[in-house]
Amino acid sequence: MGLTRKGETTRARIVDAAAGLMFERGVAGTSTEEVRRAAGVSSSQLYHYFDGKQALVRAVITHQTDAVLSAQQPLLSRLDSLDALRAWRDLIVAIQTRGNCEGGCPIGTLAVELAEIDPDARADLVAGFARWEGAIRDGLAAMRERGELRADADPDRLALATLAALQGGLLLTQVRRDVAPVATALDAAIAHVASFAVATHIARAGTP
Amino acid sequence: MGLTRKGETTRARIVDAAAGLMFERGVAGTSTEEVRRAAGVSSSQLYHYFDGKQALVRAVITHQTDAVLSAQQPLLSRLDSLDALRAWRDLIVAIQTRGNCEGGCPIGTLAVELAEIDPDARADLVAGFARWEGAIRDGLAAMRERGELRADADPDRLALATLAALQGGLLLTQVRRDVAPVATALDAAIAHVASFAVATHIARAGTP
DNA sequence: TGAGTTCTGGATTGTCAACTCCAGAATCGG
DNA sequence: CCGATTCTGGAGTTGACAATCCAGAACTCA
Repeated sequence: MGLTRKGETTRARIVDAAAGLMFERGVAGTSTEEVRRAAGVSSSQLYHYFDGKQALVRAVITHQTDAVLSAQQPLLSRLDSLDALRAWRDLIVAIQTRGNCEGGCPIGTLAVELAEIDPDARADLVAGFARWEGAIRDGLAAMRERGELRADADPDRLALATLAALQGGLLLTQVRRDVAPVATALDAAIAHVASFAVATHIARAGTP
Repeated sequence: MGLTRKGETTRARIVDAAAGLMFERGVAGTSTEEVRRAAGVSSSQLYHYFDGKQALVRAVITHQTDAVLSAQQPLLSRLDSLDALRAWRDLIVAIQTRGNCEGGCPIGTLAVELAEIDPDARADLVAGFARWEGAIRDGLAAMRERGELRADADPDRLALATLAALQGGLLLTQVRRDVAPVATALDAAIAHVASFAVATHIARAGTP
């Protein structure tokens, strides 16, 4: 049951290769044979470490969730000001630009592809999105606590709307091969958050 | 080359069946054999009307684009007031509720599944989203023309952000099996539009 | 060092999906 | 009504993919 050090690295190599291929060509478009070759392992190894393709997919989900969240650190854990939100937006736009707007969100694409055909995977994805949403909400809650957002600002709703804007923006960016959608969607979401800011020099939401 | 009346209906029956199955189980998860059986046709007919699965998928894309847009008529062609936007939001939420939040957006799911593996399909999907976005933008432009939105409101950006909010909301709604994401995302998008409204009894965006 | 466990290679199997082919039935245009 | 075209049924071919099996190598730990 335990995994030796060598086993650990081989398993990680398989998940790594699978995650990359599935990001590029989708889950259904990636065969175990391709994963096998990309990871440089034999067929039996793949089935030694995973019960089957479905189990491998679930491992890819947790791998990608961790990868996405850690790629946004440390910004993500300190999203507690409008400037921090804007820096986070810039980071995401930069990542998309660097990747030629290909692939979309590693978690979002898995979600769409698996939601209706794999209940266990769907549960994992719900958990992954919850972690993401939670990080955003915590920052907004801190802003409200500190008096930077009005009392009627609801961190839960704002975080959910922001994550939705991000996902939808990434989807359109992927299809159109153009960063404008994510950039615009996140700008709108942040402006919406800013509309709840208390009136200081930071606020941008009032009438002219 | 021409299609007889009978041929037309048979072709439509195939596309209909394919669209339904692909919406439920995804493109990759739907075999031509299943489409064949669901449509009640033989294998040769499928290849008589379409060059192959890829051609069938493209027919499904245009079919679903038309279906989605016409399902939102006549609201969609008259999105030229905040009340109209709210009614449209309510319609979308109602549709999701009725469908148990399953399936997500028929266009969005196709987009994610095909964007990286079928350039022609991607082009069709870009066109489909453009039609949708255009309808939203036209309404917003009309509002600005009529003086209900300030001059600094950009209908293009607002429409893009609204469509992104919708797509992201639908994605999260599909994964979480909960209408809250679409509802909240669209509420936020509409509030953002409202923040550009001229100060009248309609406006909801000022400080308390 | 050596017994027990984990890891690895490669050949193999069964299933299923996409697609083809051909002969006959229905339909259309004149 | 008749020749040409379109439409239909079903058997058949090909290839790919997930999954299995077993023998042997490598590793762990006492």
